[in-house]
Amino acid sequence: MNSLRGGGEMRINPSHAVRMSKYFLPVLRETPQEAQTLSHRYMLRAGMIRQASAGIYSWLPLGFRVLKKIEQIVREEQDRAGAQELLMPTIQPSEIWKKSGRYEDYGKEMLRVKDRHNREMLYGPTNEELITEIFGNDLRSYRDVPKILYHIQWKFRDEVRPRYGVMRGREFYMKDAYSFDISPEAGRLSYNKMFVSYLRSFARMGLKAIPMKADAGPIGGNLSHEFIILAETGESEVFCHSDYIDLDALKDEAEYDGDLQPIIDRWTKRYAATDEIHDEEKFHREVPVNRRVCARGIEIGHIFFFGTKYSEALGAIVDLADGGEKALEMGSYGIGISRLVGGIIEASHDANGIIWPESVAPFHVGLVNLRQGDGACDKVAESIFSKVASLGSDIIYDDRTERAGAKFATMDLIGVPYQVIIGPKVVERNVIEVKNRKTGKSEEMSHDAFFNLLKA
RNA sequence: CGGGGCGUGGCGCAGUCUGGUAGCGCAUUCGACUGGGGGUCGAAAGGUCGUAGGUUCAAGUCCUACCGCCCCGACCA
Repeated sequence: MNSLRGGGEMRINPSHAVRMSKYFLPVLRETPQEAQTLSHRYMLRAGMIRQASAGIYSWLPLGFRVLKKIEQIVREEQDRAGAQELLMPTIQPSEIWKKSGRYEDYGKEMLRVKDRHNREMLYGPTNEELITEIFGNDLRSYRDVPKILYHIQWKFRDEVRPRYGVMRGREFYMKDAYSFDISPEAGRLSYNKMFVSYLRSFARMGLKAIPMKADAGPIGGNLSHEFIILAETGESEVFCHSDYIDLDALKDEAEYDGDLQPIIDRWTKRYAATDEIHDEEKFHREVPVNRRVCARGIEIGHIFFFGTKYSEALGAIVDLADGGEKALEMGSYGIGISRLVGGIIEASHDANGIIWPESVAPFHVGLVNLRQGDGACDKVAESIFSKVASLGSDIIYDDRTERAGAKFATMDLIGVPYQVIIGPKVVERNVIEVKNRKTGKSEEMSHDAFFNLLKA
């Protein structure tokens, strides 16, 4: 339940225990007319985000907590795979983009600005140029590679038509990693590390992400996979073997220094493709009728190996042992962090609201005091509140003087995995009632039994 | 960027066709009753009707221009 404890220094809010009466949680009973997509509606109603402009959002406390939890999982799994975190700016100079040729190619999607000296700048839509320049400037030897660097930063693409709330905003939060290797073969090893890291990251978020062969697109290159989660509201059509639905990415501990190819093979041997490169004939040939999955999917990650396109243009060239020199072989690996918040909701909800997987839930426990102001109930609720907080679990305490129905509706909407319900009936018998948001089932237990559950 | 739709208290909407004192539900504030799934009654506060210009004795309503937002398509993490 609290497996994510220990984010340690990256914590943004040291207090994981909040009182709803004091918390900024502007929930909406009705759906704002601007939102059509389910996750967008729930995010607005649950007080997670507010729109500033088309495709640009403010993240309110509840939404911000989820965003940071997802970010932290991605960070831990990138680090585990041996990638190193750095931070590049949002605003970039135009020069490096002119060198790669993408200043023209990117077109109107690139937000261009001029500074006071009339210099052409841009709000970064991605970072291949910048990272390649950084790397190329300071590394000169084949001994300096392999390396994988990543950062987690806001980006901006001036989409013609932003939609689906945070799933396709103009401003979005993204993890992108870049690998540098001496040869295509070595690059493949880096690619595999990121591949496995992605499987683990998404699995930890409670998602069944399926790697699908993808078109590398304008970014160039030939080795590429998209990671797709299935959801009715998905933006593209996908086709795969049903075996993928049952694969468990966390089953085997990844040995990043060892051979990852068997894991990759296991995850790529069956048919899986997005509509862009879907081959109906091959699909029918390789997948039995009863195992064919045709569904809609949301892309939450994309990995590419593209070789020397940017290293040549921007001079990321190193000396070789034999005296020659070589442009580095590169790959880039993205995860849409802000998009994932919407994506997880699309994959996990019911008619009452969001159902957060425990690992990304803004709070693990929602404490509901049905009789706020009643001495006995208040006393029990307060003691549970402070005890849960001291155990390190995130808890939100609904201490408002609302009616039972309103409190349940709010907890269901914001999707807290466990609701602890305190009322006169249970207080009298010195037990508590714990409701599981996902199953809807509730059971009575002693206080200690519940605390032990949290410690487990 | 092509096609469609919508802008009226915080949110959801009516009123626009047919011009004549800006309304309803929810939320908010106060009081009372209530108290395990968004309860009831009473009182109160809150609106330049997206913006600008025009027609008219009179514009939320008619005309023109602009801005913003949403949906379908093309495009994308």
